[in-house]
Amino acid sequence: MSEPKSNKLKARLPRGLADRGAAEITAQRRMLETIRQVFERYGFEPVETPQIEYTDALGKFLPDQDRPNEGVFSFQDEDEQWLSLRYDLTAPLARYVAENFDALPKPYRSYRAGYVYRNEKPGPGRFRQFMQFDADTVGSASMAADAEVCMMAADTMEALGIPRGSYVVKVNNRKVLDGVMEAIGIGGDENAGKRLTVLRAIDKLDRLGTDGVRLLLGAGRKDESGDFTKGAGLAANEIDYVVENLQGGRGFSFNTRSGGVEIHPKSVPPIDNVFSAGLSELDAIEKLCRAAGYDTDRIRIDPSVVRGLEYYTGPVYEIELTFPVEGEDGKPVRFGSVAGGGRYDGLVARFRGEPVPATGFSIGVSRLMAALQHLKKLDSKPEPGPVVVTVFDQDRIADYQKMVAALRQANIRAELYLGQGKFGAQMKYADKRGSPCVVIQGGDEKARGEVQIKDLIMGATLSATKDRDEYLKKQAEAQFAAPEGEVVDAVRKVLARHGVTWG
RNA sequence: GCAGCUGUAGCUCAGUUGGUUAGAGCGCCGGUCUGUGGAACCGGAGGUCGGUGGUUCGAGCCCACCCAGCUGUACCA
Repeated sequence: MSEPKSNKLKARLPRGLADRGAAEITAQRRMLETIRQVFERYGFEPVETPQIEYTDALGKFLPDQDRPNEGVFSFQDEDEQWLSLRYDLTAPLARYVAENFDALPKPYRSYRAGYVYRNEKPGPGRFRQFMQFDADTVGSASMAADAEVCMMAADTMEALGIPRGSYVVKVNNRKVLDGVMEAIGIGGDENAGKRLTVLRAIDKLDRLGTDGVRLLLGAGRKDESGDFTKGAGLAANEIDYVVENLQGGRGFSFNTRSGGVEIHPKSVPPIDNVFSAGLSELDAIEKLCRAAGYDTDRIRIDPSVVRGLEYYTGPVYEIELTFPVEGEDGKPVRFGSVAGGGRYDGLVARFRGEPVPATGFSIGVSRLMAALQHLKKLDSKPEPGPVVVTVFDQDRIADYQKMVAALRQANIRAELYLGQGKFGAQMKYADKRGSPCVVIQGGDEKARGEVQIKDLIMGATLSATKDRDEYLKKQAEAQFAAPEGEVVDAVRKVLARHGVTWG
C-alpha cells in the first residue's frame, strides 16, 4: 500500500483555474439564469459557438511571427494550422455572423455564455478560465444600439442584486481619445506605439490617480517595489492637455444635468473631426439613456475609460462596482471591471470585406461572482441534500431500496446509504450531505410495521442543549414513527415543515 | 519578464541566541454511545521543516543557488 512518497503523484490544480463545488455551481446557475432573463427581455436570442477556433479567426496571430500571441492557449492541428481556445466571445461571434451572414436577420441580436481562456498571470478576480456572458447587436450603426447595451447592463446588475449606486456603467468613446491624441500631434502610423503607451497610461487613472498617469505620460514611473515603467515621453503642455481632457476640463466639459455633453472648444490645439464625431456619439448615447430614464447614478460618461485597445472603434463601456471589496485580511482587493464592451465596426468586416457595424458587451460572470463572494453577498446556500434511507440490516437492503424508489417516484430527492459505515457513520454522512431527514427501519420498527423519520434540520437546532437528558428528550421530538406504508407522506411532512424544495 | 515578501501536518500557524525523539488549534479517522449527526471527553493517523549544495561537532533556524506561492509592476482585442 505504502508507496515511496517521492513516487506518489501530487494532486494539484494548475494556477488560475478553479474547481467548483455544488454551492458555487448552484450560485452560478442562478446568476446565468438571471442574466439570461434580462437579455431575453431585450430581444436577444441565444447562439453558441465552440471553445476552439482557428487562431487567425480570433485575430491572435502575432503580426510578424508565424505563431499565436502568448496570451492565448494554442496548439497545431494535424495539418499544422493553429487552433486556439477562445479568448473572448466577441471574435467567435464575428466569425459566426460572417459565416452565416445571409441567413441571419439583420440587425442580428444574440447572446451567449461560456468559458473563455487567457494565458495570463492570475490574481484576485483574474482567472485563466472564466465565464463570460455576452450580448451583441450586429448590423446596426445606430447609437441606440449602444445606449441599449448600457441600459441592459444596468438592468442586469440590478437583477443580480447589486443595488443602484453600487455599480456604474461608464461610457467613453475611442474617437474622443483618438482626437485628443491627434490634437497633440501623435496621430499617424509612425506614432502608433506612442499612442498605445498613452492609452495604457490613461487606463491606469483609477489605480494610480492623475499624478501617476502624468508620470506615465511623461518620463516614466517607479512603483513601490522599485520597478520602473518607461513613460510616453510627452511634453509638459501635452500632458496637461491629455489630463485635462480626462477630467473633461479643457477640450470639452460634461454637463450631465442638461442631459447631454456640452462641448467647450477652448483648447489651444484645435478640435478635429474625429474628436467631434466621438463627442456627438457620446452626446447621442447620453440623451437616449436619459430619455429612457437612466440617470447618471446608473450610466455616466467617463473620459478615462479606455478598454479594448485594439478592436473597438467608437463607444466603449465598462461596468464597475463602486464599493470597496476587502480581502480576508481586511486589505482592499482590486477586482477591475465586472463587465465591459463597445462598438467594433471592423471585426465582421475582416471576414467579409464590407463594413458591418456591431456593438455588444460582456459580463465577467466569474469575476462578478468572485467579487460577490468576497462581499459575502452571494447566495451560496447549497441545495438541500437527499433524504437518506439508512441501512440497518444488510440483508434487508432490498426493502430499503424499495423505500428509496417510492420517495423518488414521489419526486423527492432520495438515496440509499451506500457506504460501509455503522449507523452513527450513516448519520454523519446524512448530516454532511445536508439531508433534511433520514429514514430508519431496524428490527424493532420492522416488527411493528413502522419506520422512524428523523428530522435533521430540527435536530440541528438542539445542539445548544447542554443537559444530556433534556437533549435526548428534545431529540425524541425531532424523530417520530410512521406506518411503513406512509414513508412518503411522513417525509413530505418534514419537508413541508422546513419548506425544503429542490431544483 | 522585473522587484519585494513568504515557504514547518490536509488548513491556519508556533518553534527561544543554531543543541537530543519538531509542536498547537482546526479538520480527518476511531472510541466513550452492541440502534442515532451537530455538543463534550479520550485516543489515533498524518511532516525527507519547498529543493539542492554549503558553513558547523550539530541546521527548521546561518549562507548560496534553484523551485513554488503571494503582492506590486509590466505584458494582456
